[in-house]
Amino acid sequence: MPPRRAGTGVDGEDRRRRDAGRAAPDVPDHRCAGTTVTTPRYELLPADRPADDLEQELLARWREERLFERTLSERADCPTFVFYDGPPTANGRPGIHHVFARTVKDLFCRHRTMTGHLVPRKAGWDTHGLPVEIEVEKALGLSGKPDIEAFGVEAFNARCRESVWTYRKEWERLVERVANWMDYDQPYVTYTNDYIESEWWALKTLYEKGLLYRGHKILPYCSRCGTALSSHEVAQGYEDVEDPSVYVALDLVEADGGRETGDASRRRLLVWTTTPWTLVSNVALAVHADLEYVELRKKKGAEWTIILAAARAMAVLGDDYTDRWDVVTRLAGSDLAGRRYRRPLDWVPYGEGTGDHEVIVTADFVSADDGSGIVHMAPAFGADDYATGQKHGLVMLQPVTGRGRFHEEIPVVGGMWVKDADAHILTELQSRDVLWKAGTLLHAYPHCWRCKTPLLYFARVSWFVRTTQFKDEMIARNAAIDWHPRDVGEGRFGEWLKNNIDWAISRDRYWGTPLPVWVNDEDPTEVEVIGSYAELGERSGAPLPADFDPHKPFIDAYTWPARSGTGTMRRVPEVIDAWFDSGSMPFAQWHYPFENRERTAEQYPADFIAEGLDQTRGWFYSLLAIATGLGDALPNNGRLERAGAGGDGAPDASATLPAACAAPYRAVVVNDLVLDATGVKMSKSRGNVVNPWDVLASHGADAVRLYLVASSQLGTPKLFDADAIRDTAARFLVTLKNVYSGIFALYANFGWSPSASDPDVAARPVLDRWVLSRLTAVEQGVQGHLQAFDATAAARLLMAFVVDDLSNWYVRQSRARFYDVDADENRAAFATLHECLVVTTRLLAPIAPFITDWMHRQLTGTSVHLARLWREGGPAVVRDHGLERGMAEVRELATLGRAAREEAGINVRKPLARVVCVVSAEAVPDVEPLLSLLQSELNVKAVTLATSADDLVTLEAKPNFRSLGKKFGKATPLAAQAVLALASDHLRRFEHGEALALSVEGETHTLDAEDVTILRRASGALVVKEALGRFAAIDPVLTPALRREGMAREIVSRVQRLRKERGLAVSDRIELSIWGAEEVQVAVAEYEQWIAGEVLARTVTVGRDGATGDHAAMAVEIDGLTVHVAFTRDE
RNA sequence: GGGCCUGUAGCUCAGUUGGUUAGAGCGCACGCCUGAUAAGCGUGAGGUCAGAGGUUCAACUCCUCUCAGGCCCA
Repeated sequence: MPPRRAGTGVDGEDRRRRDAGRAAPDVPDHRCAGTTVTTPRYELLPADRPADDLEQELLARWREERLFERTLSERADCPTFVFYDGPPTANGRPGIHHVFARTVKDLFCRHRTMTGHLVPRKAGWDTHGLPVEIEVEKALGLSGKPDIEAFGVEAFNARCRESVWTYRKEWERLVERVANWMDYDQPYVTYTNDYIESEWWALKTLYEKGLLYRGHKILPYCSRCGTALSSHEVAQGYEDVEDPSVYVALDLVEADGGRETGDASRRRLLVWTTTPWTLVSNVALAVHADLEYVELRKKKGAEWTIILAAARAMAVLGDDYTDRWDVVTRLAGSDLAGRRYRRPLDWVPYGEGTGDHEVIVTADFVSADDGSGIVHMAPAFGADDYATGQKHGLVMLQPVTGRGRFHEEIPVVGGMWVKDADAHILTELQSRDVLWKAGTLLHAYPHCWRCKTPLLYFARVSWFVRTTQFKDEMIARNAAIDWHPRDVGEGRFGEWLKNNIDWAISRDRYWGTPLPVWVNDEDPTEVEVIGSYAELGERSGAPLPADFDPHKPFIDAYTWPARSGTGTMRRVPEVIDAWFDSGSMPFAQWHYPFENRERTAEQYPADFIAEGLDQTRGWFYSLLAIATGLGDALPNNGRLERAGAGGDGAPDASATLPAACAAPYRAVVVNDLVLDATGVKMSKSRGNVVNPWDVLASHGADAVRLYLVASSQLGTPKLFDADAIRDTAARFLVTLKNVYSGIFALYANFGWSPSASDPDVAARPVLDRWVLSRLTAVEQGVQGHLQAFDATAAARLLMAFVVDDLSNWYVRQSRARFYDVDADENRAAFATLHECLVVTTRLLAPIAPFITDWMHRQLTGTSVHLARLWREGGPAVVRDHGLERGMAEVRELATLGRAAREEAGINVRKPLARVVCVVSAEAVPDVEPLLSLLQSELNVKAVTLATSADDLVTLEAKPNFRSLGKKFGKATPLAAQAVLALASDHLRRFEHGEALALSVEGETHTLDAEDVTILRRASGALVVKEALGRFAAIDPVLTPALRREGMAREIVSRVQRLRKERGLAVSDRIELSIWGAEEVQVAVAEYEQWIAGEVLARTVTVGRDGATGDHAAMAVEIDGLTVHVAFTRDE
């Protein structure tokens, strides 16, 4: 016999009567303190308590208990799960996007802790670099390097060192507030001496491997500030400006250097540029080998010819150019290669033996998209130009100073700022008869974000890591990384690696790790790279002072006589890219190899890192590049090898060696940007920046974290809508709290606690066994998702379970069992719900660590963060798939039944005689045992499951395209039609095993069970709702008896509502009078006792005469009948 | 200009190896419940799956192109 449930009308009568007898004094009413007779063991959580308040309480508790430390110390002997914290720059206020990134880091670390791992989490601070310098420049009112030099590098760097900590307190406060557990007591800090020394070791190691070299790099350069700009700064400074758009016509010359003889044979190459000043430095022209070029002669007035890309003729010469020009020849770019021409301006001498010049070369970057298809090359002033110069051995002419002015000795433009020289150069070109056409062009050009000066692309001396040499190995190592999302690694990062260029690591700045390279001031080829402070002391001839500071300017004072005998070794002025700092953290955080060799080996490589998408070319790259470059100089970091080579019996020769040898991080979770609610990037100027503190104060960190994780995949741009937090994550948490507080704790406090007298799971009602089976499924699912770094799927699965399965089905169906604590069915309910809540809080704890900890402590007395994710001895319940399937069917049927009632216009309060349901034949055994649930849910007297034998049912066939497709191929649609046309009898026989063959277009195939889904359809006068092969048909006929029962329930409902309106406590007793039409009075009389029990009436009087008092009276309309209700409170 | 990603209901998102009534939550409409109550529940209406071609018996799903948006480069 199924357990009794609330809301089953007369079914629940005796239970309710019993309740009525005992409930009143015992119902805990926390709003009326006087009535509390039991000391609650399970604390309730007031619905109106702000999340912020609860979370603050827990934060204080965690601090007091040193809970984070305990999660580590209690796992000291467990296998280690290695996590690296990508260091944030403390030099900036933390925003909501940091909350996002921190949540991702934190939740997986918490999860792995709960699965039994030791997860050390050393925090890091990124402390060097241009952003810091800029901040300090602003604070000091300085602008540009000259200002800094005047201010003094020592003082400047001292300010930088302080500045880094400007926001440290706020950072640490926020990190704590969002429950990002990270060891901030002993963080790694990139400016410390130990950290820098490890980097020196790495740089020297690279140097010894031939991977560190000096070269040139074209950099965007601000001539006013005297500094190169990072790509990030450049991106900030694009502005639309008018620049010159100039075509020059340069003479093709014979190999002997003379112009081809006579005007008639004068041939001119059309060349386009937007930077006329660079023509001073022109040394070559570039064409594309495969592009078609044309040589044209003017029909009238000129003997000479011009040459340009065929595809550009129209754009350069006009749409009607063929009216005025004749094509003399067509030639490929390769035909021009190697030919000589005369440069436009001859102001800068070449010097002896410095390289080729005034030559036409081929290059792939030349296109017919703009210009003339012939590109002017000035290797000192463009990245393409420079690369081409390197490739073809071209001379480099650099007549411009660091301040962006031509050297004084240059004719005409000497001393001028280059952009100002443009006009003078045009005049000069005109007078030399090489100017073809001059105009202007509006385009986006980068400017210094600081002073708005147009940037110049300058060749600068730079130090490089020769990453191109181990590019393939980086690609191989990358392939071993478990990327989330996958395509960031394969696409964005993989593509970028394929196009890898050497890493320019030097920076012409002040606040950074000094490049430990000393060069002979008389012979630049004599180079020493210092790899430790001991070595520096030894080379400089004296031990380093106790307060040694490796930063500028102090480090530059260390010099020594060159080994070669002449000259002095002096350090190069540069510091290094701050990305090299952060990418060195796997070893530098432990001061490897000078200390902690074992520790470093234990902590390398990382099992997991997580950062924002912007780190693709940042930290993700610097970690990989440095680790790959260092190779076996790092522990567990041998070169990538093929397994099976010498291995014993490795089955797959193509498999790689253990991931320990592969990449510095095994798995990486990448989160995308946080945008505002409308999908627009947050920026101060738009005023749409979300202040994390506001959001946390109003919703709490749990809700914010859960929202960030659950609202969309981590790797897609996050539209942050603070209002949506309330509607999604916060609402979910309210439901969870309600289930705990409003059901479990409230009633368990009457005397239930877990004990041996709780029935075994097998002895519990079917609903309990169902929800526990679901719980197991969810437990496995969430664990699987988190293990696979899919937090969004985990969160959604868990949320769906709590809302749909636990709250909306299990609790709703089981409510009445919580109103008492003694009987087995009650104990079973409490034990089941307790189990569900305990497991749920554990599964949710990594994402929402506050409320889950609070609840878990109430439920078990221990912190959830010290718990194992899995229940002791594994899940207590083996899944019952049949039960889960059956319940799913029943819930579908309930939906259909409710819809049928809705359609018939009969509310659920009115009992109906019967509902006839149909499910697929396979589902029948699973559904049958659960029909009584349906009976109560739909408030019907009987539920029958129709079988095919019933007259009520006809069979229809639904084709399964997937399997039919295999048999019938092209004829599938026809076969499907034939299946649809199969008659009911036919199908009935087929169901009983009779063979069924289908002939379509001459092809005959025997149908298998999988080819056809047999649907049952109702016939007759019932109100039917159906979906996907199920249906529920209700019998809408209300017999007088059913009407009377319905009336009784309606009356109870109205009285309850009235009680509430009049402010009665749920435990108040009343004396009730009801009168109205004959039918009403008959119904009341019949159900008098039941009504009395439901509404806690000591007396029920039928008829107006007995109406007592006027405490409450109302007339209501029920089914077209007027019913009068009056009651007084019984004092 | 190049690379990568995204485009499904008013909004936020699911959608398995291609298989025929494309799902959920929110919002909306209507209704229920009143022993989770500054809560809870149900039913319903909403979709040319950005667009156009192609492959296929069959395309939200695979291919090509176009459009729109995002990010990173140049």
